[in-house]
Amino acid sequence: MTETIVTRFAPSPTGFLHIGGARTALFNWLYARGRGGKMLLRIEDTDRERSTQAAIDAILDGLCWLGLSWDGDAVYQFSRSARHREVVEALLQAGRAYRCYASPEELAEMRQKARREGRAKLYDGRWRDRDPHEAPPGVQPVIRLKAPLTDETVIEDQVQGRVVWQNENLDDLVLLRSDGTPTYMLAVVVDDHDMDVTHVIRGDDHLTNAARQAQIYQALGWAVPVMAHIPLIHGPDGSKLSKRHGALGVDAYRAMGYLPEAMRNYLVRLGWSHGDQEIFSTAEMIAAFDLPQIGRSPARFDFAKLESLNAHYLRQSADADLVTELERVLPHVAGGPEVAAKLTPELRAKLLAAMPGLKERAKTLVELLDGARFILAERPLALDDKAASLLTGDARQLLGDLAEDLACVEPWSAETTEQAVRAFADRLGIKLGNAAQPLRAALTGRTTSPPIFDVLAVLGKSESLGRLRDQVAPVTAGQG
RNA sequence: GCGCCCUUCGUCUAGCGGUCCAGGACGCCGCCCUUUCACGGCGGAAACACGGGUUCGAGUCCCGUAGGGCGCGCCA
Repeated sequence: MTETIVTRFAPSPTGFLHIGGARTALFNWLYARGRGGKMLLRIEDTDRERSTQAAIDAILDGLCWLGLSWDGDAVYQFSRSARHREVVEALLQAGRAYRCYASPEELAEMRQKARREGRAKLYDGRWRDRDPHEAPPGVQPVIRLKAPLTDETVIEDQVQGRVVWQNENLDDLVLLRSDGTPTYMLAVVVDDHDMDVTHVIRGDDHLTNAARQAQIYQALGWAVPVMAHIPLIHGPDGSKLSKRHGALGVDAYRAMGYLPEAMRNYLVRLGWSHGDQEIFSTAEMIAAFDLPQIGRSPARFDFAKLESLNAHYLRQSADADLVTELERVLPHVAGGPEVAAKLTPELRAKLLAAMPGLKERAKTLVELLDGARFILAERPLALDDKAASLLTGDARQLLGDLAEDLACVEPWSAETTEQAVRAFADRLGIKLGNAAQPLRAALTGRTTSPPIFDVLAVLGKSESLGRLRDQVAPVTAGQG
């Protein structure tokens, strides 16, 4: 019987679920799901000042949107502080921890001195072996780990390889603050242990923490879980990811019109690869994902590639699903709510009918919505600049004649209207494009759109003829 | 300052000592398709950070240098 794989995602609720956190969650999820294991969720809310319910909600929402489900109830770290204290007490009893009464001033002094002397260790261990009777009166001590002074601490990391620290460079970290609350370093170790976590997959900003945590495990006599520290995501310029670069909450990506499957595909390929494969269904990525194939260097965030992936999944989506998806994002995108308000069943049907031509031209749901504007627009249509300049007097004249031909078309479809327009162009001896472009301008208000005969079909006969006649130049009296 | 990590086309990456005058994808450029814009097809420009080793042979192993990142809290 092999041990069940247990991973966990452990965000601190001090902000939204950003792109790096989303990828960490994805990796944990994939690793567990691919091995019949579990992914747990732990909210690291021990920082009472900065943790908020809004952030918790945003993180949970973000995970749900991305389709990353966790097993069991979320564990709130703060609620476990009694257990954390209990562990520290045991450490104290066992002589693996001690009370330290150093004041903030002393600590600052020590750090300054260490730096000056080029030493890595900042705390000098002055209370490590000191008689507690010498404790200054009225001072609440912190409790520090009695870390090993010699030898080395080693992490066999699944991504970073074997990483070694000399213990002389690691100082005695604080386990319990003077107010009796546990520190993150202690809480993580105790919780991961109590939750039976077998694999810790997290950002490599925690790599140094891993060494200190390993020392805590060691003092407790607990087995260290398998570690995998994945490189951070950087901005396009290689520096830290800033808001301008995409360090946004996943809700922002939803608002920009990205599909969760595209996000997952983009994120999984950021720092991980499987030969030359670029496109992964969820099942495929679950099957293929593993730790050793994760690269060790940070990847830069690239909107262009995300967009192209999104365009791929947009094209691949079923038309009806896209209409549904469009309705779902409407409340979240600019100009969306107004559209949602006037979306009648009739318009919805037109949207569905136009979807094959629409989805091929959009990279995001926002662009998809924009492409669909001509369906939602009301007569008389507003023309954009290019469309307006296309509709010269001659063109309007031509549209009038063409409208007459089209009025006779029955039944009304892409095929029959195409026949009519082609015949019209032939009769006038003009190229099809010379009829099609003014038609497009009149029907959509733009110079680009899905195939014009599809537009005609989607709009229907009366709406199409109405829009055409709106643009026909009125006969001006007294001319000539 | 100290510790740790990283370095293949602009970007994501393949490559696990010879099959690499370095492959794929996005982006870019050109051509084809075409009623527009897309999609699609075809083609092109574009990279092993630098310097030393090891080896018959190095993108692949070792050591330096340079550059970048992360960490160094009674934050997480």
